[in-house]
Amino acid sequence: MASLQKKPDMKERILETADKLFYLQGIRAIGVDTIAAEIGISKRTLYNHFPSKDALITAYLERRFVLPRPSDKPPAAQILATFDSLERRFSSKDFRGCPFVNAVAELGAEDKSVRKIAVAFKESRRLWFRNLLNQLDVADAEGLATQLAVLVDGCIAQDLVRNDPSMARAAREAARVLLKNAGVKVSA
Amino acid sequence: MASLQKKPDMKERILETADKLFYLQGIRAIGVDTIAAEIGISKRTLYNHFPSKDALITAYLERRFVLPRPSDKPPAAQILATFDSLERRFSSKDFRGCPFVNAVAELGAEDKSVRKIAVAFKESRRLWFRNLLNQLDVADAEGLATQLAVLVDGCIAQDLVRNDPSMARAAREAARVLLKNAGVKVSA
DNA sequence: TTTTAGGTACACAGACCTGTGTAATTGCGC
DNA sequence: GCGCAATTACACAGGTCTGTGTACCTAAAA
Repeated sequence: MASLQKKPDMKERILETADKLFYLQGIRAIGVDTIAAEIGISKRTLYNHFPSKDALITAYLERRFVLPRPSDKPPAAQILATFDSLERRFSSKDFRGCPFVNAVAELGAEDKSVRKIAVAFKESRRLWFRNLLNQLDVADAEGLATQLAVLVDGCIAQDLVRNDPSMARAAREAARVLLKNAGVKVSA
Repeated sequence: MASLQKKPDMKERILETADKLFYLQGIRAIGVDTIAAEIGISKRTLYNHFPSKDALITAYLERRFVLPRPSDKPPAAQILATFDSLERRFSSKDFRGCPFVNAVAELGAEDKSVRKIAVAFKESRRLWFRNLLNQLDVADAEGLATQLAVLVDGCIAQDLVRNDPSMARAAREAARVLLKNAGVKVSA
């Protein structure tokens, strides 16, 4: 008989499945029974690893908190590549917007811990932009970083609704103009 | 005794309340009982006006489908005023993002009718921008209108998460640069 | 071999949800 | 006063959800 524990890390398996279902179908739309059934474990096992659905939601979002890995490309290219990467992700049928924005939209403002993670994520990306802009000696790196963050979330929201990956290219073009206007040399 | 029907239009009263609760707390978070109780009517009355919760959700979104009224201000000023208006709305404690984006995030892609309304709304605003840009003889009105629409949804998403009305000003500044770059004379 | 950690099966409590059925009541136009 | 349409109170069916309780099982370590 097959071992009852195919993978050693049951917690990670639960999180993987919760991520897929929460993200694609919505946090409120998915019950813990559904997650357990999808993995083929009992609901009891799930509750042995996470004390509550709320804890699972929090862990799901924390697992989504991934920043771009360091790159040796020039800063301006890294910034524009962000939007190329988004366009690729938009083209996948499994893209359904920003999990943090969606979670705040679904769970409401009263859910403090979820909002806290979402704010941290948004700010960390803004700071990632700001860091690159500082390397480019941009005058108002602070403001421009915010504008780039707005462009990112804007094309994500537009694609979520319209299912139109070209929204990423529109945002990229806007970013290019903003960079040029700030005195940054940009290729295309 | 006070009349049982303070306002003549019960349907509108239901919609008003559904709007408030759906928008502020989420569509899935609010049950029809809650809506009826908030108005002080019986659930039966609600179901006499709307055949199902789905119908109520659709009506809620259709009621939110409001475009800016015509203005005699110059086109460029109208475009920038959009972001000023957003900043004012962000400052209200009752602002909780774009109801269409939130509904798509909550109800998922399988809900065709909701997505259809959301797409129509996004496109109508994009066309509103495009119309103004055409009046300004902008070369690529199509593309620039899309970029402005991205800025709008971007600052809305950012404010939803961060509760920071200044996101609207960041978007406004980006819009100003994009307009200037397209050859439009903009005051401030 | 015995202990032990982790998993399973399954029932269940208690809450909430959408939607319906029904009979009584109310206010308004006629 | 009378009829009518809207509204009410209230129970209920049937479903879902989160979370727990319990007894059993299995595999690997001691």
